[in-house]
Amino acid sequence: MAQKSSDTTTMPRTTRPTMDDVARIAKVSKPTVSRVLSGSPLVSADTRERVLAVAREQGYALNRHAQKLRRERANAIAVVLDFGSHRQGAIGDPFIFELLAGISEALSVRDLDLLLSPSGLDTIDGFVDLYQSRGADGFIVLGQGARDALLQKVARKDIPMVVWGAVNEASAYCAVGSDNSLGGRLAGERFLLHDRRRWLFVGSRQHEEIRLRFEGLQEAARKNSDVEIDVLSIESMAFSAIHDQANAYLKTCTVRPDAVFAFSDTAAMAVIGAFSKEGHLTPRDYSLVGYNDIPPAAHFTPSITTIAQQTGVAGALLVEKLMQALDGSRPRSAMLPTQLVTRQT
Amino acid sequence: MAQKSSDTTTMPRTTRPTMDDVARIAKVSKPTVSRVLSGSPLVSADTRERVLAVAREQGYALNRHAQKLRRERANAIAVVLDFGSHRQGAIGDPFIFELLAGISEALSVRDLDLLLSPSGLDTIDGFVDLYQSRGADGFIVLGQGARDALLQKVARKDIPMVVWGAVNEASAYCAVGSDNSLGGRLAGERFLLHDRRRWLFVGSRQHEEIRLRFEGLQEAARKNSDVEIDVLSIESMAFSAIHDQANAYLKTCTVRPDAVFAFSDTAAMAVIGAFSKEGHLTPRDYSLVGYNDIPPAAHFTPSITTIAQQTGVAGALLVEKLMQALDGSRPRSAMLPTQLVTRQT
DNA sequence: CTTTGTATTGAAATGCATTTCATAAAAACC
DNA sequence: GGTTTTTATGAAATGCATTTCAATACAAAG
Repeated sequence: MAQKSSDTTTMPRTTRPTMDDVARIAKVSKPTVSRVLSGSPLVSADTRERVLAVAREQGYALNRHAQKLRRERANAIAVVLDFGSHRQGAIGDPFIFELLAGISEALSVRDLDLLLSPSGLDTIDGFVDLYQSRGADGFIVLGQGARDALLQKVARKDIPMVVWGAVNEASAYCAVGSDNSLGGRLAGERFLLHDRRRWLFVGSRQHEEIRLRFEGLQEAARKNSDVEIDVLSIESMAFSAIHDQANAYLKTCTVRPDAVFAFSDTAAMAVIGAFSKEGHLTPRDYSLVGYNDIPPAAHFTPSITTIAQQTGVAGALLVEKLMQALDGSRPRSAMLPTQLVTRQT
Repeated sequence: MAQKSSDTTTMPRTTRPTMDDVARIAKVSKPTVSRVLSGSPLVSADTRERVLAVAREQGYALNRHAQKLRRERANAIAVVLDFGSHRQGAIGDPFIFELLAGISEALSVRDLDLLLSPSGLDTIDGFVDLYQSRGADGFIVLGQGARDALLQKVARKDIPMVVWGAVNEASAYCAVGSDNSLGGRLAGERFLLHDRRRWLFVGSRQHEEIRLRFEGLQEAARKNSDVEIDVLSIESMAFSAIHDQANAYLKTCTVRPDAVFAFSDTAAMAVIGAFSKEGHLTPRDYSLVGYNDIPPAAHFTPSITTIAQQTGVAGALLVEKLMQALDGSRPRSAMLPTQLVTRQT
């Protein structure tokens, strides 16, 4: 008698209950349990109740891996982030953080998991493997940085992906980003308004997004033939490195700039600090425009004039585009407007 | 003839190859392929080569869900983060970001996936379900904030978890955090050194970590009976909200504070801005100590005196403790030292 | 030449949920 | 009452890799 299969609830179970157990105890079949749990309308109301009750009292939790295996999708999106360039007292720009928060929320709503910066995504094989092995259904890449070539390859493999960064129609992938060139133009126009002629651009043009800002700045410059633009090319994103570079620049330049356009507010702060040490002050001696409009920018002394991006919608938009890609369509790239926020500098 | 099962490589496959396919083509059994792929030493060198070659040429990628199902572990850690309080132009403190970067790296090294803030973790059931359904092998919670009660419950369910935040020996879970009370004391000692008597503490004592800092401050205050401490209790983490609250405080207080201890550097910046509008300046009129030593703090004008935490090791330590928990042991909580970084304020 | 050990390899069982297809029962229609 | 639909449910096939256990082959030892 005691030999029969463990078909009663009398014994405290040693192993987690499976869907079979729930089915047996609720006196229904496995498919029915499955249907109840995934909210299918194909079950009668009281069967549903019964199953749910049993599931609860048995402390049943379905095995996500079995589910994912069978459904053939991960229900997860990998978000790729270059921590490297955002760490080490670096441009841990609140900006990226907000983007991430927006994405996290948008994915949550759709009940998708967010896999943060899985390893191995520095090669095309890494992407392909993670995708094929069903580790992630799609990718959101934050900032194409210097790895545009890699991303182009990924896109050509038909791996669902959207990228936050420079929007380039020639690109194989869908990008969402701010109108960087407009941002540059807005900065330039402000400089013109203040009659500034010796402009300094601070940032690395290796980054597509930043290059576009520079181009926007140049465009504005063309409106007045007297304007000259110099470039301080940033190598490290570390705050203190930027500070030091800016300081060195000021010491060695022949003519001091009367306008500075920095690729981020954080960088702008570094520049202000570095320049003020040499007695070169904003807004007295030069105009300054930053980028991102991070909260402290408004309260810095002096408060920083900056270019604001629409972080709020960015995350949601990225996710929305990715959903389209998952549905097999080819989402169009999108460009979000930028705005000049005028402050003391 | 064409009826035979698809056992040749002649036809381009329409479906992804499975381990069976690789085994068949390499003329070995499935277990052998499995062993090769997981680096088992139980295979001869040339079998290994052959299998790897076939796997590569077939573009084989093993199905992670099948693997996880069989192995009965997710190989993933959920990192819980309250974006809510770090968003909306809020205290997107670079600090949390650095912590996250450290964790990400430490997990990477151990080949564990990082699940960022999965939804549903605002209830005990959410935790239990994610854990039981094998969505995550363990949890790292960043900042216990106001949800300590929830975390205590989670810990009692024997769910592997470590928390960044206040270290409390009475707690059921393992916590890693800075010595907040020391941080408070250091700030207080600085105030004493500068002969400040009317101190203002800015922060919400709802948060355990912040409450400890306040207690440290009080402790220092006891060394001089003249000292009085007032508290500006922050409700919203939003930068501008803090700014406004600080401004309102200064306008209505009977005696202006000559020392301010803020719960974060970002908050400190908000205070500086708010106070300076009323002509109350640091370091002239009051001493100020912030918290976290975020990069801009050093370059703010004036540069901010602050309490530095050891962000660098924090992430790695959290992960290490969690690994211990996964191995079934009960890791001890750990407290990291804090340091006063003296600057202009 | 037999025994014992070692190195490789495979058959079969296992982990667990979803989906297709078929069937039974109940309801609706003529 | 008989037939067609609709509704509810189950049997069996499927997704795929890992692990245990047994078996074979071959070398070393006695």
